[in-house]
Amino acid sequence: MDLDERKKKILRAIVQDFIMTAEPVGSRTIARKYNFGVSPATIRNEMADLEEMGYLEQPHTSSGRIPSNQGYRYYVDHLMEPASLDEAEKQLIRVSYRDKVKEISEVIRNTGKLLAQLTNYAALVVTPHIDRNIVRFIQLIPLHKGQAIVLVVMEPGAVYHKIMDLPENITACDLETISKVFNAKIQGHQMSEIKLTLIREIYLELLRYKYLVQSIMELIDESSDAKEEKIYLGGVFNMLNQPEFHNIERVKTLLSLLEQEALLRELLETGEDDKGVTVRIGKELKHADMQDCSVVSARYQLYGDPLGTIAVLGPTRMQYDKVVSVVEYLTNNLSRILDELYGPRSGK
Amino acid sequence: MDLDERKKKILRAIVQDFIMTAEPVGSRTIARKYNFGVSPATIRNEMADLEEMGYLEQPHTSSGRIPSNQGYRYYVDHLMEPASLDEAEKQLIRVSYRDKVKEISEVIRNTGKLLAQLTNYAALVVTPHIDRNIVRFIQLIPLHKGQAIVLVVMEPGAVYHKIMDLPENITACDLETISKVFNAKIQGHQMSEIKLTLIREIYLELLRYKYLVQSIMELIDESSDAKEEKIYLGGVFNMLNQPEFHNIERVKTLLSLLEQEALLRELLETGEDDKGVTVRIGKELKHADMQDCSVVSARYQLYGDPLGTIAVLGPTRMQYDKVVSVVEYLTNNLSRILDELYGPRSGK
DNA sequence: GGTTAGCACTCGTCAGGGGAGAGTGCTAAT
DNA sequence: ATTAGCACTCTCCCCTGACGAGTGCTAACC
Repeated sequence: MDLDERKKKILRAIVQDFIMTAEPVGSRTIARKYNFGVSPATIRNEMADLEEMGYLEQPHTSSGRIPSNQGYRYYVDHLMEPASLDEAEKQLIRVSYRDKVKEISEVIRNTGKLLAQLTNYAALVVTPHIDRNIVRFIQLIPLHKGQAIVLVVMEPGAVYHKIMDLPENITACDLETISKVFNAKIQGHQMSEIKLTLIREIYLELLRYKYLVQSIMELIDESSDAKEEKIYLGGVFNMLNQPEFHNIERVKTLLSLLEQEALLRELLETGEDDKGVTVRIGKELKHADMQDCSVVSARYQLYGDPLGTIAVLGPTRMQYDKVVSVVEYLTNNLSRILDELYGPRSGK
Repeated sequence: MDLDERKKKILRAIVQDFIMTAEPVGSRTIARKYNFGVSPATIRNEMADLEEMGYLEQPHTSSGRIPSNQGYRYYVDHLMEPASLDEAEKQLIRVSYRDKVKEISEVIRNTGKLLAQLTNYAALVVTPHIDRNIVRFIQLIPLHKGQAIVLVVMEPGAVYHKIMDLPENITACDLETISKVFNAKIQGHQMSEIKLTLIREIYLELLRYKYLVQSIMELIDESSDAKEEKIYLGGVFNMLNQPEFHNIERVKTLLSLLEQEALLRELLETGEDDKGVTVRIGKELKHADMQDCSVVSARYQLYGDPLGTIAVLGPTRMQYDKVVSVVEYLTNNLSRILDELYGPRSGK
């Protein structure tokens, strides 16, 4: 399992070269470009060894080698040095968070954009499952005769609103009452609890407004649905620049996969809830149509609790060093920003 | 300029066949498939005439003909019969609007989705320029110590919110006051006016809260920016199914074009503000990289006033009969729904 | 024993050539 | 005016052969 120093160097050179050029790498190239002090023949012998050990593959006899899944894995685990972000990139990140508003959806979207932009691959960001979320605040605002806005604020700073119709005989004062009852009952509780027990109590207190209560609960439900769907997915077009996606059929199957919410969630489940950055390569992703893709993901946190995941999806021939650095940096950055925004106030 | 009956029939057959198959159409095919009572040779003569008159083109000597821009134009103007929607499609439309909420952005997005889904091309929907919009309502809602939500409701039913920080010494009561002043001054005025004169008055009345006023104005500004950007663009992937977009380079140039807001707006400017459906074909779009595309667009209205535009973008080889019908149907449908939602209440 | 030069071999790519097929235009007959 | 026949054109596809990149093996070298 362990490789001697020269084999490591050669494997690293092959992986890096293949990542750059997307062409199978030959012994001559390696010997020349990375000037080892040895001849191509020697490299060839080493490459044959590496292939036998499972780190390299040959698309056909007599073409160069390309890294196998195992080769990439070894590279990621032992060989690569994270390529830390340069000052311009850090600057870009700072600037793009600076003027952002306080709402979590904005922050998420912004992070996704940055992720795609900095890596040139596809970016995914998810917020956590709503059931663990807490309702912070509910308010009914009279709008016009016959209409009102329901405003729901969730704990990590998400705001939802909806316009609803009112029965004829409701006054602004009634709305105020309803808001109060709702807040008293709901505030600070998790979504899952609300659905089970609280709703009955509220019904009792607000029998008069049966219809309204129903509507409000609907919005809350919708918020959770909406939120579940809120996977940011961006930078898919970046994939078109990768030579492995130069035929339309491949692109179409990938796109249709990415349209499936469920699959995206699956992609992001790191299994273990590791801290730190997780890299899954090719077959490790299980899904048959993704064998030529890799995912680099990490969880971001709010005051130490894992809140959601950010991830980059690209071809297995991915710039791991760069991507891992970016994901790591953005995760930390995101956690820090969320702490600043919501941490101190969000109780406990 | 006028064509005799047989030429019309032949032109129609060629256009329809080419739209179906994407292959140049030969005289034999026409004679056989569309059983005219005449031989291919006759058709050939007619086709030669049509080519001379500018309705057809030959990719190279001795291949079939394809319609020219002018050919499509004649087809759209004189030959095609609109393919009215079948019951299943109407049903789909009804269902997808039924449970939709009252907010305009939802309605827009829904319409865009439907448009893409029904036509299998790319769909665009724009809302009108914000400057003509009217602020209906503003409210500050205290959220926590130190934070508040600003809620802005625009006239055609769009709602925006933003969380903002408060100075230490502001009370819920202060917020109420500010809301009142804002509403008194702003309600019912157009955005453009607000920016010029009202802001000064408000400043005077609310000197104490200078910082807050600024933040609120910012949100309003942002709303307008956000709204300007709010061009719904969907179904772009449908394009990948069209043979004319089977090479990646073409797709990439198209995508990069569609990323440019300005260009999209230009695409949707119908020049004349016609009622009804406008079709622009190939070169009529002006833009060099869109010579092989067509746009079918129409304005939707709120109580008779044009409010925004919906459009379908596809290859020149587009199913015009179908698309025109869908655009027409959805425009009317959309106008009707908007009237129901906002019409009766929206002043006047 | 590790390293290297040399050499035969394999395989993919690319340009060139030829045949098949589709479609045309023209001419002459109907 | 219509049609059949025919020569012509052009694309597409397949086959071929040359080329180049890269390999594996063997024998020589340090």
